[in-house]
Amino acid sequence: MSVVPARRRRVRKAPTILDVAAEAGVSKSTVSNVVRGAEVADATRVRVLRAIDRLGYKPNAIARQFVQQRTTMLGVLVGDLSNPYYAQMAQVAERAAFRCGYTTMFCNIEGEENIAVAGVDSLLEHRVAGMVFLAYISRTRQLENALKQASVPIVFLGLSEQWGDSVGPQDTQGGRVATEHLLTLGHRRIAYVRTPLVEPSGDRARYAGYRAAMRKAGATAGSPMQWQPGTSTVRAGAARQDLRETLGSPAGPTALFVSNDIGAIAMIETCETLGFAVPGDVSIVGFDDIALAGLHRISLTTVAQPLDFQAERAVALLLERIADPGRPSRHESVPVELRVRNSTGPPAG
Amino acid sequence: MSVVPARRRRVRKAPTILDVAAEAGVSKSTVSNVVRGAEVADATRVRVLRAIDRLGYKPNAIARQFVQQRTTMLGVLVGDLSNPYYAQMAQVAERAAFRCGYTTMFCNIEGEENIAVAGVDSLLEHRVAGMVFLAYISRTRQLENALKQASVPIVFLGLSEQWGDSVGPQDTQGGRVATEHLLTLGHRRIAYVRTPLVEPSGDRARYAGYRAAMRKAGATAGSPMQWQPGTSTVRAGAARQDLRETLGSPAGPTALFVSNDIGAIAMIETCETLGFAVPGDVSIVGFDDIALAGLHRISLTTVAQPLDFQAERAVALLLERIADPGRPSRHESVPVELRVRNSTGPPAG
DNA sequence: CTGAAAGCGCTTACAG
DNA sequence: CTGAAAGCGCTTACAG
Repeated sequence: MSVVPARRRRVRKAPTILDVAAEAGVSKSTVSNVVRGAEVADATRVRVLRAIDRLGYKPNAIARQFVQQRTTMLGVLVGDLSNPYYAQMAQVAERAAFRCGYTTMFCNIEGEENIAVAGVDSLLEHRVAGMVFLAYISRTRQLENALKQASVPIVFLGLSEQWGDSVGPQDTQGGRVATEHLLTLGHRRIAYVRTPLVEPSGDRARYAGYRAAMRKAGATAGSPMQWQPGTSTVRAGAARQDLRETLGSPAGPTALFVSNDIGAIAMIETCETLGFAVPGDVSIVGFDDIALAGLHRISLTTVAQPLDFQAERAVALLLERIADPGRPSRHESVPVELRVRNSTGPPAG
Repeated sequence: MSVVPARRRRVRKAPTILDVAAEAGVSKSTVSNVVRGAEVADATRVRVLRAIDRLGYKPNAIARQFVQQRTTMLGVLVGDLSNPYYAQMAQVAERAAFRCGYTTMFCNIEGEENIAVAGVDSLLEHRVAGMVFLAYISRTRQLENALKQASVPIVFLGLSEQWGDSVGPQDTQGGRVATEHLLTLGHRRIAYVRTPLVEPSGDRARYAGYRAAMRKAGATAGSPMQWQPGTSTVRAGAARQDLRETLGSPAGPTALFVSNDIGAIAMIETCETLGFAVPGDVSIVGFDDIALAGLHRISLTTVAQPLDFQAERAVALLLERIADPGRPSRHESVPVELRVRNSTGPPAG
C-alpha cells in the first residue's frame, strides 16, 4: 500500500564499548576500566583486549570528552601559515602538544579581524582546553570579552602580553644589537622599517631598541618608515615617499633595519629591483632568523630568536595553566642573538 | 565533627541549554530550535535570544557532535609544515574547510611512520568527518587497515592514489616539459635528481616524463640520482658518487632536474658551495613553484603546479564524499606549466 | 508552535 | 575485582 522508503545506506557503525562488553561477556564498566588502564584482573583484561581486537574497537574521544567535561584539544591561531615564521612555530607547537596527548586545531586568521573572531568562536564551541595565540590580532572588545568570559587558558607566543601567559623574544635587546651592528660598520643614517604582520608590541620594542642604540651613539633616530612589501613607496609620518628617491638622496639612509625577516628579504628584492645593491648601496638587517635567511643566495644578517624553544615553552606554560588555572601568570622573554651574514657591510663612499 | 573537605575551586561552569531555557521560561527543545534556526514564533525567539545573550551561552559543539554521531572536523596529515610546499597547501585547505563550517585538526608526521600511525589513530578517535593526506607516507598494512576499517573518507592532495579520491599535478607532463626545456637549451647530459619527501608515485611519474623526453630527443636518460639535501654525495644505483666529481667530470651532467623546489634550491646552494655556478656551470630545474622560487635572488626555473587550486579542489571532493560516501571515487590531475627563470641556461662551452 | 522523553557512548561514584 | 545506575548537553522524533 504505502511506498517502502528507500533504506538509506548505512555505514557500518563503529563498535561501542557495549559491543565489546557483549563480545567479552563482561559489563561495560569493566571494558571502560580496561581501556582506561584501571585495575582489572589479568584474565578479564585479556578477554576484553581480545574482544577489542576482534571488533576493531576504537574509543570514541568525542563521547569521552563530552562526559569528562574537558577536551584534549588545543586551539592555535596563526597569522599566516605561508609565512615560514608562523609555520615553524606552528609546527613545533603541534609536535609538543601531540607528545603531551593533545590534538591541535588550527585557525588561520590571515590578519583579518572577522576571521579571528569566527575562529575563536569555533574553538570555544569546541571547548578547546587552551589556546595559543601566534598571530597579529587587533584585540577588539568583542574578541577580548568572548575570551575572558570563556576564561579559557591562553598563551601568547612570540609576543609579550600582559594578559594570560606569554613567551616572546627580547625585542628591545634585539633592536639594540641590530642597530649597534650597523653603527659599528660605520652607518649613521639608519632607518627603522616597519612591516605589517609584526605584532605592535614587538614592533614598538624593536623600535625602542633602535632608538636607544642610535641615541647612545649620538646618531639621529628617525620615526619608523611604514612599508608594505611589494610596493616601492614608504610612509614616514604623514608623508608618502618614493623608495628610490629616499635611498638615492644624499641624506637618505645607508642602512635599513626591517622589523622582520620576511619583510627584510622582500626589501632586498625591492632594493635590487630599483637598482640598489645590497649591501653595496644599502645594508639590510632583519629579525627572526627564519630558515630562509640562512640560504646562501639570501644570506640575511638578522636577529635570531629561538623559534623552536619558544614554541615548546609556550605549550609547556599552557599545559601547566590548564592543570592549575589559578596559578599566577608568567611572562618569559628569551634571549636573542645577532647573526651576521652578507646583507650588511660598511656604507658606500 | 568530620573535616569539611576543601571545596575545590570550581571554574564558573559554562551555561547550558537548560540554563537558557530556565532564563527564558521555555523548554530546552525550544532553545535548541532557536539555536539551530528551526521554526519558532518570533516573540519566543526574541526571548530566547535575549536569554542567550544575558548568559553568554555558547553551544557545546562536543555535545552536539556526540549526539549527532558526526563531527565537523577534518583531519589533515602534513609531511612537514616548515616546508613551504606543505604549508601553503595546508593553509588553503584549512581556509576552504573553515568556509564550509569545518574545523581542521593538523598532524605533522615529519616523514615518520610511527607518528603517522599515532596521528591517524588520534584523528580516528576524534571521529573526524574526513581526512586530507598531504604527506609522504609509506602506507603500511597497519595504517591501511586502520583507515579502511574506519571507512573514513579520504582525499590525497598533491599526489595520485588509486584509493580514495585524489587531486594532484600532471607529474609526467611536468617531467616532460622540464626536460624539454633543458634539451632546447642544448643540454644533452641531463640528470634526474630524486630528493626525499616527494611522494613515490609523483617521483616515478616525473621521472617517466624525463625519460620520455630524453628518449624522444635521442639523448640518454640516466637512472635517478638519489640526493639528500645538505650532503655532497649522490647515489646512482648502488654507487655512491661525490657531487663535485660528478659535476666536474667531462661526462658529467650539465643540467639537473630536481624532483621538487625545496630540493632544487638546496641543490643550487650546494653547487655554489662546491664552486659551480648556476646556471653557468650547471642548470637546475625544480618542481612545484613555491613562493620562494620566484624570489629575485633565487629565480628558479620550475614546473608550476597550482597549489591553491588543488587544495581547494581536494577539500571540495572530500566534502562531497562525506555527503555521499557511496559515490564513485574521483582522481583529478591538474595541468602544470613551465616557469622559466634564471637557474637555467645553455650548457657551458 | 512548544514540550516531554529517549538516547548518543562514555565515565564515575557506589554497591556488592 | 566487577556490575548497575546516573548523568554529561545536546538533538530528534513525537505528542499535544
